[in-house]
Order: sequence, then structure tokens, then C-alpha cells
Amino acid sequence: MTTPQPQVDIHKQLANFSNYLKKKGLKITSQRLLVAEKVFSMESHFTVDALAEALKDRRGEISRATIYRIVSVMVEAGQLTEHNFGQNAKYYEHIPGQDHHDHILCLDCGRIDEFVNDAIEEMQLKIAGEHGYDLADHSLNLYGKCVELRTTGSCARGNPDDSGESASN
Amino acid sequence: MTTPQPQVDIHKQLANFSNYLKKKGLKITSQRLLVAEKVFSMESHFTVDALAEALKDRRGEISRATIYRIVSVMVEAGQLTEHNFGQNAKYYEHIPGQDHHDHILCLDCGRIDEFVNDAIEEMQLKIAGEHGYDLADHSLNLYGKCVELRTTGSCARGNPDDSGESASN
DNA sequence: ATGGCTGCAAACACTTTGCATCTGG
DNA sequence: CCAGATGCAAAGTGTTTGCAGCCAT
Repeated sequence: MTTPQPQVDIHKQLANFSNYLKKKGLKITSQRLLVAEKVFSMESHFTVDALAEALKDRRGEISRATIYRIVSVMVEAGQLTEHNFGQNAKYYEHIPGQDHHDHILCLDCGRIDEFVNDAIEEMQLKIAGEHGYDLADHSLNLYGKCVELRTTGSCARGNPDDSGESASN
Repeated sequence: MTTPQPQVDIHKQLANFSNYLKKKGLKITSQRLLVAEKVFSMESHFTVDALAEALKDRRGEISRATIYRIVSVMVEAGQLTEHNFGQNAKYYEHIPGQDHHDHILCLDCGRIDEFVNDAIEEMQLKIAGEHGYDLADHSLNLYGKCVELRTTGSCARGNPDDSGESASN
């Protein structure tokens, strides 16, 4: 069930990032390496806040401002994507050089799963074309109740009783 | 090109809203009616900010706090939907009692078009099921370059020259 | 009359920015 | 050595909330 991908070669990713920095004439600082390393080791989707927390202790901590700046560099570098799941904060996800995918989220526990569907991808291209658009990107998020909630009757955050209408948000 | 829907009976919509308020034991205040009326007359997608601006002059203006509160009531009432288009502010759209639809947005001028695709809707249900989810909602947004930009070489906000990588955001 | 509503301003959460200092190349 | 990076704190957005006074019911 859990993505069993073996740490898609963090070293290679770090090397790519360093190359990008070099190519752009940006400096390879300890903060950038630490942030990048942590980013590449994050299991899945995370917020800047979570990233900042995860970066604590190592050698003190890195300033939020700096983390925001580094994250934005990584997005430009194409090694990180940004998601808007309808919550306050943006979510990020490192790109293991692999395929694009969409997301399905649990409205109760916030669990996030991924999926790919070629038919939908094709449809989107077709639709964009029909409307005269040159498709550049898209975001598809499904929201529902996760398998755990359905089978055990409750998941991390909510349970059937008080889940009255958490879906409203 | 522009949605030619003839003001889907604002009076009926207002009546529905009033009924909802009554049913819920909420008060029918002048602010609520003014906001609702304006909401129903808004052409398409708007932010709370735009709504507040549009509400000015009539009889002074309505406090943002109040507008936020009324908008949230209307969402609960099911007469307004909330969208996250990846920008800072949330976008709203009144529901004319009609069909659900998805969006396609221009990365340059911010233009927003709508579309419905049953095949994709079905696919989503299937995908959710395959992942053990009970699908409650979804959001599908396509981003690209609009027809105007493609045909005339420029649209409201940007033009091919400086549009270098506005897609990065 | 009275409890919900409004308006104001302060509080909030997330993100960005100005500036002095520090550091990689 | 010096442009670019960092950290801090202050400033910005967009949105929410506490509270006193107001108005539908």
C-alpha cells in the first residue's frame, strides 16, 4: 500500500540540484544542501512548516525565510512541485524524475494517495484544444473518505459520528 | 463566447437563500440580501475582494468581515462554491442550480472558461473506488494559454515576449 | 426584548521583503 | 574580495475573531 519506492537515489537528486545551482551561477551553501537533502528524503507531500520542523535539531535550525527562498529555487529548478489542496498552506512534493500523477485526499485524516490515469490525461489535452487553449499544466484532486475510514469506521482525524460535514470545507 | 446564460432568475435564487436562512433560524438582514443579490449577479468567478468592491457605492459599503461571514453561509447553503485556483485568494462562483463543471484558466490573462466532461467524471469515480475512497468532491483545473493569446499573440496580462515562464507559478 | 448580526480593529496563518551581516567562489 | 545568501524582524496578504452596539424577529 505505502509507496515502496526505494529512496530514488538522493545523491543523484542532490547532484542534479547542485548542477542546477552551478549552471545558474547560484551558490552552493550548506543551507541549500541541507534543505534539498531533507526535501528529497520527505516521504510525500509536505508544507514549508513541516519541512522547517524536520530540519530542526541537525545544526540548530534554518530560518523560515531561507527555507521559503530555497523551496522556490527548487521549484524553478523543476525538482519540486507545488500543490494547492484547498487548505491554507501550499504543499510540496519532490519530483523523482518520474511520472506526473494526480491526488486523492481523505477529507477526514488528510491522507494523500496518488494515481495516474492516461485516459484522463488525454481527455484534458483534447478539452483544452477544443477550447482553444494550449495546455501547459493541470491539477486534479479528488476528495473523499479514505479506505481506513470506510473499513474501520474512523481514521486519524475524524470518525463517523462527528464527521457531520467536514466536507463543507 | 461569453456565457450567454440569461441571469438564471436572480429572484428565485434570492428566494431560495431567504428560505434557507429562515429554515436555519438565521436572520434576513439587509447585508445578507445585498451580498446575495450581488453574488447572484456576478458574471463568473470572483474573489471576496472583488465582491466587496462591487458592493461599494450602493449604500456605502459592507464590512469585509461581514462579507466573509455571509459568503461562508452561502457556501453552507449550497448556493456558492469555493475554488482554489492556485492563487493566494479563494475564488467563488454561484451555483445556478445547474450542473457541476470544471475549469480551464489562462496563465497569462487569468481568463477562466468552463467545461464538463462526463467521461472524466466517471473515471474519477472509478479511480476513487479503486483506491478505496468514497468520492465526495473533486477539483480539476487546466492551465494553459488562451485562444486570444494563441491567435492574436497577446492577451490582457501578458504577451509572448515577456511570458518567458509565467507558467512556473 | 433579546439573541443573532454587524462593524471595527486586533489577531491570525502563511509568505515575502529590507537590511545588515556573513560566506562561497 | 564581493556578489549573492542568510537571518532577523517587520511588513504583506487573505481571512478570522472578540466584543460592543444594533436590528430582525
